[in-house]
This record gives sequence, C-alpha cells and structure tokens, in this order.
Amino acid sequence: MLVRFDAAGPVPVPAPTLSLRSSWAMRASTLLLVTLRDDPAEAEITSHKLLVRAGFIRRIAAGIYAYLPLMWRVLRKVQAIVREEMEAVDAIETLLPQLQPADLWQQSGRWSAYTAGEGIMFHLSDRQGRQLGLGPTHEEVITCLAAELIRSYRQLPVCLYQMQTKFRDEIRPRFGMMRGREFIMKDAYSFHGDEADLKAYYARMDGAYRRIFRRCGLRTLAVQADSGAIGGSASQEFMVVADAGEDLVLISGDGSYAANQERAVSLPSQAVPLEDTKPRNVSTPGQMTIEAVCGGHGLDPTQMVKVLLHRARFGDGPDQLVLTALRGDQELNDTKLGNAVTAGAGRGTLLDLALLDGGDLALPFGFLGPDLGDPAIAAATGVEGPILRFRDHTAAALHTFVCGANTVDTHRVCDWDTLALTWRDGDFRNAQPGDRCRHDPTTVLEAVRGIEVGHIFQLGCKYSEALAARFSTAEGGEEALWMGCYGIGISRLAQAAIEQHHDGDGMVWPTAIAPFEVVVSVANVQRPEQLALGERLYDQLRLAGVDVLLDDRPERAGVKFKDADLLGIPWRVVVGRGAAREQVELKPRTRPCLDCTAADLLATLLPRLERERQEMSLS
RNA sequence: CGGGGAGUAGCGCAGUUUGGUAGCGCGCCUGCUUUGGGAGCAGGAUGUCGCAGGUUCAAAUCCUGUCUCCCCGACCA
Repeated sequence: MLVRFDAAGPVPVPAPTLSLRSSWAMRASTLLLVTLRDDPAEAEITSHKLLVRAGFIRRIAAGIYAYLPLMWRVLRKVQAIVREEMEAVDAIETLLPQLQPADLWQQSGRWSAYTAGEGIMFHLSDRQGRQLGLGPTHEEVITCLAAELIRSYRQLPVCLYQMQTKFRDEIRPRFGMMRGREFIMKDAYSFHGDEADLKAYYARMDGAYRRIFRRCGLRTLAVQADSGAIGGSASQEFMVVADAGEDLVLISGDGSYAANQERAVSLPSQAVPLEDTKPRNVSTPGQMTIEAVCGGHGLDPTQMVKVLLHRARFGDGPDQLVLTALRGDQELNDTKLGNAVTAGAGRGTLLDLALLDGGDLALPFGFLGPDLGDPAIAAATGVEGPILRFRDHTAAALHTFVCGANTVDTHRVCDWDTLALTWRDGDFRNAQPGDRCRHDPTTVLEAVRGIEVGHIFQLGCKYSEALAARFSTAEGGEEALWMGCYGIGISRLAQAAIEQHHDGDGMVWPTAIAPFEVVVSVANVQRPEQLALGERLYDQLRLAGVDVLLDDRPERAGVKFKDADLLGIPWRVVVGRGAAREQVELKPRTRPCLDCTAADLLATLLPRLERERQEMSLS
C-alpha cells in the first residue's frame, strides 16, 4: 500500500487497480481543471460544447482530440464495464496492431475500396516502399491470426476482443468525438464451427450489449441494420436516441419493429389508378420534375415512374451505368440499390454510386424514360457494358403510367409490356415515417434520430474464405470458420451519454460512468474547520472505495458549485457554514439537497451510491 | 470533393464597408475588501491581426496565392 503525506499526516492510499471499485480519488487543486464560461466556437451540439467547456477534451486537429484527465476517467469506466460484460460471454482481450500491411487487405479484397477515391483508410509507404494502412477496423488481422491459431473444431468457439484507437479518414469529421478521425473502439470477433453456433453466440452478444448500454445509463434502441462495407448477413445496430443523432431510425407504433432507414421496409401507399391509359406522348415543356408534370397535367405522383441514372464505379474496371425506376412518389434508398448493384453486376467491389448530373447527358434527366437505350449514353465517357436496370416493386406494380420519353420536353403514357425490357425487381425505396408496417398494416412507422454506439454482425465466412482461415471438423474434413463481429464506439458512447443526459447547468453523468461519483466542495478553504472537515470526509469516502473529488481550490463557493454542476458529478457534499456543527449538505445533481451530519454521511450516501453503480440511475 | 462561413490576446468577440499603426467582455497577475451559486474596487501583463507575396508614404483593413477550422451533402463505431 502506498502512503501519501499531507498536512494531516501520513494517509494510506490503496493501490490503483483496473477494477471498477478501486478508490480513485483526486483533488481539484491538482487536476488541471480548466472550465470555460463561453461555448467554444468549434462546437455545434450540446455534448460537444459541454465536453470542451467542462475541460474533458481539447481539439488538436479536425476530428482529433486529446482526452484530458476527466475524459480519460470516463472512458476507462466505460471500458471497465465493457470488459466485464465481454468476459461474461467468454470473450478474451487482446491488443492488435494499428499499422497493417496492405497485402492482408488485398487478400480480403478491401484494400482498394478502403484506400482508393474516397476511401476511409489512412495509408502510407514505409522506407522500403511497402504499403501500410492505419487500422480502421481489424477483420483482416484477426482472421489472419485465426487462420494461424485455430486448427481444430476442438478450439471452437472462441471470441477475441480489443479496445484501442482506430483511424478513419472521415470525409467530414463532426461533432467532437462523435465522428472523429481517431477514436476509441471496442471490437470483438468470434469464430465458430457452424452457422448455428454463430447465431447462438450472436444472441449472447446481443444480451451483453444490452447490459453494457443499460449499465452505462443509456437508453438505446436495437435496430435492424445494413451491414455496409464490412459485409455479412444479419446485423443489428444499437442506437442512443437523441436529436443530435446522425441516423434516422424508423420504429413501429407497437415497438415490435425498428430499423435504420437504410434497411427499413414498409408498405407503400396505394397508387391512384390512371384513368386514360391510351399509350401516347404528352408535351411537357420545361416540366422537369415529377411535381411539375403532375401539376401541369392533373396527375398524382403515384401515377408516374421516376427514372434515376447512376454511374457505378468498381474496383476492377470501367464504370457501368445503373438505371433505376421508382414510382413517382418514392425516394431512392442508396444503400439498397448499392447492395443490389454489388450482387447483380458480378463485378469487384462497388466503390461508388454517383447520380449523373445533366452535364453527362444530352438529355435533361427529368425526361429520362425507363427504356433509355445504350446509344443514348454514348456521351457519358468511361462507361462500358449494358445498362443495369433496377425496378422498385412500387413501379413494377403499376400497369400503366406516365414517364419520361427520352426526348426533351416530352413525357409519355405507357406500360411495362410495351417497353419489353428485362428488369431486376426489388425493394429500392426508402421507408418513410407514416408508412404502414409490413408486420401489421394497422400500425405505422415513426421516425426518431439515433447515435449509433454499437453494431453487431454475423459475418459468415466472407473473411475466413478470403484469408483461408480453415479448421478441421470432427469428421476430419476442412471448412472455413464462421465469424461474427461486434463493435462499440467507446469514445462515441461517452459523448452520446452526455447528449442524452444534460440540463441547463451542464452534464448529468450516470453514476456508473461519471468521472467522479462524489465531489466534496469546501465552500471556503480559508476556514480551517471547513477545510479540515472536507479533508476528513474526503479520506473517509476514499477509503470506502468511492471515486471522490475534493474541491479544495481557493475559489468562491459559487464557482465551485457551478463547476460541480458543469462536470455533472452525481453527488455533491457541501462542507460550509455548518462545518463547525458537523453539518453538511448532500446534494444529488438533479434533486433537492438533503441535510446530514458528517457522522451520518457515509451511512446515507453509500447505499444509494451502491444502487446507482449497479443499475441505471437515470430515468 | 461540391456549396456556404470564419481565422484579431488563453476563451468569446468588435474593428475590415470608407487604409492612419488594435479594442471590449471573460480569464490571468498584484493589492485591498468580499466570502453559499461563475464577487467588487484599484493597478498590471499579454497580439509576428492564420501564413506568404503584392499595392501604398502608410495595410488587421485593398489585391493575389496559400494553409487551417466550422456548417450543409456523400462515409461510420
């Protein structure tokens, strides 16, 4: 045990441990606490403003932050909770390299997608000219290790996890730690002998995730999600519900269905039947939008077919054109289309899907028709192969409709039989709030905004096959490993907690992840009886295993109270006028003050604290 | 990358239109008073006006270039 000497004599200091319940105390006078009165100009959202104002973080460059002592305490507490829950599902902690060789990423086929064009990976050459990437994620490294280490079904299942800094060259870093170029992430990778085992473990991990977020005091929503660049089949995101969220989540009125808009499905509204179905051309001078055509000819948007043209860029060759037909009232879902293009084109990685603008075509896109032919696109350079045609179910369901005629200032009434084209039909539309649900047409979807703090995937064998991670089965054969991967944005989660828990005076930390559980505020440190009592309570709390901050700064009481509120410490013990009579005040951050004697303090506070540590302390 | 905005003291800002040698609030330092909700008074320190060129007797201010940051779109934990 360490011993510290101070005015009151030698004080034993418990050795710090990684446990959540180590005593982790500190004095404000030595904390390098710098709080700001004004909102920083760099910040837009509340959590970011508060983090800077309260002295938790400082920006070093765009999307790159220093975690100051208060922030680091929060992050370590989040990590401790994550660590406990990972170990509860038998995951084993590791630490993997940040600097990763290009050839590993070339084997998985992701090098070009992650480095070319708007690729997200920072990459560099070493002095020998070898290409390296700074890890945005660790599927390749972990699969490579699995290939070397896992030989037999007897070693399965196994799950490895790590918590460390990840690097992503974000197109636009934003909102402080919410979308940084350098951020702390936990990721776990599990390996299984078959799909059933993967699914069973995925379900356990789902439970662990729910416990982690609840223990961190977060209200989260588990939603169906698109797997994105990582790939794989089933995936689920965990969203912190907050107005500042970047994702749109659609949730059914009965709460039984929730999905990211990228993935969400719904029943479209009924189309209005077209009365005059005689095939003909319609003059539509200057009417380049659905709205203009409908307005000019008394049509409903559901009577029209909208045609969109995209240029698909692939990792392995020339660009290809993608034509998409949607019912006029519908909005394209880029994610769904991108997935269909990837599946349908039979090409390498889809790098980019860009809407063509007027400059690429002789024809203004308002007049594009579903039967736009290959010759018409000759003007678009660098494009090869036939047009890939996709048709949304809403469009396919129309018998007769109005669409562009591939001629300036002209639309036409026509039907699919007349066009005689081959389509890849699918769901390519955005579900919208107000849409009826598929599982129950009497309920409708509502929209909420969410911050994605976790994402779990059933990867399947994508990486194990690419990187030859195989094992011997009980039958003596050899098969690729089944993989799952499970991420949590640690630094993002910490900020999301503030976004969800704050008030006009500052942060309101859930006890489990607060930088300190208790602050002892000595109202006037020049009064010896106040300082002495403050020190005594500080020592008692510390020895009782409480994360306590002693605010012993020579500031006026008001300053210390304001700072305590700004920092959002759940409990404040005020040692002030009543000190001579051994009276103190016990003030929960968002509730009224309790009077209490110094002798009663621990008995009053400790049971409440203990309860808050275990469960979500905020409603 | 496309579109919009901003770089002036540690922080937040004014000054730029109409060139004349830099100011306000907070913070910081000293002293006295005050001492339970961001104190009062007195005194003080702090700026290559983002950077580099150019125009001019004179540039924070005008011109050119450049860098950085923020906001809106595509990306994701």
